[in-house]
Amino acid sequence: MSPRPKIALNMNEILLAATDIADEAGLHEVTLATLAKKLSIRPPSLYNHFDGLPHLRKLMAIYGIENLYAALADCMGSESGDQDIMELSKAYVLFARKHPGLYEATLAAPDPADHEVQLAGKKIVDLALSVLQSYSLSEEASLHAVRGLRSILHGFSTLEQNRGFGLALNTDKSLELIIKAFLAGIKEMNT
Amino acid sequence: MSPRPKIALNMNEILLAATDIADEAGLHEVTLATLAKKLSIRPPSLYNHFDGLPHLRKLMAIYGIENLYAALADCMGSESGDQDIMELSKAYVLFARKHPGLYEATLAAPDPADHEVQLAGKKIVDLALSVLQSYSLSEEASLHAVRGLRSILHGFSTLEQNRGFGLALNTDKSLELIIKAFLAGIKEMNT
DNA sequence: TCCCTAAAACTAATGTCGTTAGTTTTATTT
DNA sequence: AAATAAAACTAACGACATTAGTTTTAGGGA
Repeated sequence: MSPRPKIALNMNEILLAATDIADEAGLHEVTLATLAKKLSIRPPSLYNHFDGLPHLRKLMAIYGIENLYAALADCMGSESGDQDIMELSKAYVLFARKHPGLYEATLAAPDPADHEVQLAGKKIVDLALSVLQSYSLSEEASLHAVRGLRSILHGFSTLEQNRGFGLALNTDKSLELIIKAFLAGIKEMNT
Repeated sequence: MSPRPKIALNMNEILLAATDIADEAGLHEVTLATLAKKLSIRPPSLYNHFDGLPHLRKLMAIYGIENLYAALADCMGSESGDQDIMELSKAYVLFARKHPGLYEATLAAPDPADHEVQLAGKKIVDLALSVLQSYSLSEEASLHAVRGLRSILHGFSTLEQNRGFGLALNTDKSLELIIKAFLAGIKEMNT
């Protein structure tokens, strides 16, 4: 058909570079200027690959959500439901620790209601729902429980990154106790 | 002593204007340009009141934390510990709903480890600790519990603002069930 | 092999923003 | 009324995102 010219950069390389910048210097340091410099091209050239900074932010959000999903889906598969949820929780927080900038991007899409962004997020919700199955909650209670689990994990991750917790206590132990407490409480959630 | 010239603008008016912009258009829309326009002055004049955008962000963070504290301290004083925590939780989420931009500023200080910012946050932690007293947990367990409560409330607030929850379910009910579950679990937290 | 084509790089230019320097206005105190 | 200092201003600079228009480049078809 039509000529297929070289693909010097593909979107994955760009997102990888953007992730590097975000994780090392913060999401706010991901600009067309810094990204172009890291890719050894000039800022306007980036418009051949995506449609401006807001579009890049959306792509980073989806990329981050998908990477988070992969990290969560990986570290699972024990026998008990409790243990699966604990593993999932630790994997979630570990991802945020290893990729602070990319994790931040996860919730920094210019339009959070965007369909593609919502779709990527839905996979994580479904994963969490499947892990909660062993509790045999009602469908409604399960949804509330997933909201609670996500609130804990997102809040914990964000606060940990922002020194919201003092230095006094081990944060790993906090996470473990918090999840245990929530799971204990969940079992009486049905109504 | 020395002359005391007019104070056309004081810091409170500036923070009020900045809060308006943040709540109506998002924290990222709080720029020296938009703020100056709302105050009917030119951007450079703002440097007579604070030391650039990063400094403003820090001042907004402290201002937001103090306002949040006031909102929490207000809506309390029932008899039972459970009910106090529920009231505190609802007040927290309500504040984030009414002041999305200011709430965002709460955790957007340029240096989260800054002493003044930490000091403002400490008051909220202490308030939460005092509410948890009725559970007679060990000191360490109390600190973990406060971390859990803050994680839930911050995560819930952020996710709600970012359409992290679908539209399927009433969010007020979610909050109530989540807090109840966590409180039920907390009571077995001592070791 | 050579040309055609389209992707992807480039330069140049514009407007906005934060920030600095230097100047003028203004209100209060003496 | 004069002196003073806070707080406004204008002018200018550099960094940034973005647009327009141009050149380079590499693969597909003749």
